[in-house]
Amino acid sequence: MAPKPDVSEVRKNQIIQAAINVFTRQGFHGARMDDIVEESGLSKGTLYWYYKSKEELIISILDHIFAGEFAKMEALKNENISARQGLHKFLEAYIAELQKMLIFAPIIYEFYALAFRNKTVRVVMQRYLHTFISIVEPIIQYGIDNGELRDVDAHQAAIALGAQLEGTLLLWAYAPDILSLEDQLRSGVKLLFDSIIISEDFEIFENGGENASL
Amino acid sequence: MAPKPDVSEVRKNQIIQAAINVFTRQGFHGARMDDIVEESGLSKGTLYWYYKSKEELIISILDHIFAGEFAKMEALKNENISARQGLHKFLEAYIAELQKMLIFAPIIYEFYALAFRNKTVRVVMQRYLHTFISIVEPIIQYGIDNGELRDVDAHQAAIALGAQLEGTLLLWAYAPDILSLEDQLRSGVKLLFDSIIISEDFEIFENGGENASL
DNA sequence: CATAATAAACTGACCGGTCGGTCTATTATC
DNA sequence: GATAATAGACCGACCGGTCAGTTTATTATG
Repeated sequence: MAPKPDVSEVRKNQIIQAAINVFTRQGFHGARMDDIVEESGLSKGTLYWYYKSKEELIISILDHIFAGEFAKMEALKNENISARQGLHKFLEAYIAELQKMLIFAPIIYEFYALAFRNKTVRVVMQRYLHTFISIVEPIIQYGIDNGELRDVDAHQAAIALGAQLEGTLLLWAYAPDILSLEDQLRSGVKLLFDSIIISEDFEIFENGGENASL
Repeated sequence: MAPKPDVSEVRKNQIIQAAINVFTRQGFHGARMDDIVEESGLSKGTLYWYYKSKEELIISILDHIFAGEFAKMEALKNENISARQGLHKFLEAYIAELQKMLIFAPIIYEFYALAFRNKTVRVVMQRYLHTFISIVEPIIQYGIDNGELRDVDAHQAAIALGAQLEGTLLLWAYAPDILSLEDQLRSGVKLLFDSIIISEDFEIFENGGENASL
């Protein structure tokens, strides 16, 4: 059936990686297909053999970047531990994941801009945010129900947490001179939780986020 | 000097408004100069008479949108009132201003993406964030010094506040179905402040942000 | 009648996408 | 085990539409 060994997965990855590099450097519009061809070390014909258009390539990158994130977030669901532990574990994982995504920052903000005029992109972004809330909100609600947390609106609190994380990333991306990303993520989250948590001496992060190493 | 009545200011505004409309609908790249020509009701020659390139037009819009914001933010500086009142007043003004900027949301996120590869855009965005911090941080510090607020790091708290506002706007832009913008802005900010403020029964917003009208 | 202002036809660089054709590993057949 | 047939993989010159920016002619006004 296969007269030649199947290299298609290798090629697709090769192309996606080249595209990510070029798009990160030059933006979706500034990047020419010929640039991606050059970066990949393949030919234009081969690129188009695997991806039928520039748009398809962009959407594939969207999937490539976010698919793993969904899986990782979902994996953190449904652990029957305390709200404190659940939030701690989730936030540690999320912050670690954010660090890894920093290299994609220019592409991610490009996606945010694209989302306003491309349905597919918009849907993925929405799913990302929904997934986040669907994990954090139940943990907070659980904490409220069992007396660990104050009786706040779990939904609003979950969104506030998401906003804090996304907003911190945004501020850091444009004004890295005024904040250390990891420190600020921890201290911002700590401020939010100090208002929710009932036990006064609780620290969501070991060091209280005051002088975490970046 | 002017054999004809000087209409240049009128024309520039006419063109900027048309450009904002078209860019909002179609994005910076999707918008053609001919589209802006059509929207403005002028001709291409006239457009290029006032703006020498597409880029100059984009930068002018950047200035147009943010110039007013700087002025408004600066106007709120140096009012010797309590931290509580200062923050209240600033946040009310900021939230009101945000509402007015919502129509530009697609353009603003386009600017965020552009900032990664355009120095001018990056500098304006940075100045915007710096200005925000330079107003909020002293108010918080003042509150700490006079005992109104807990002894937190004023700089980190100011950034956390900025992140909360920007992050909420971002979440709302992409998932308006899960939050009411104004409610969430108020409740998110309230959560942050509940952890900073010393007096237990203080409400930064009259209604505590629980059921504000949108 | 000088000139700011306007109109609209025009130009050409650029770039996404195509297409005719080639290469080579594998398999079927004798 | 030689060879013909097959098909997936690959190449790069080229095409054609698009669109930012230019040119040139005209108009209106003080």
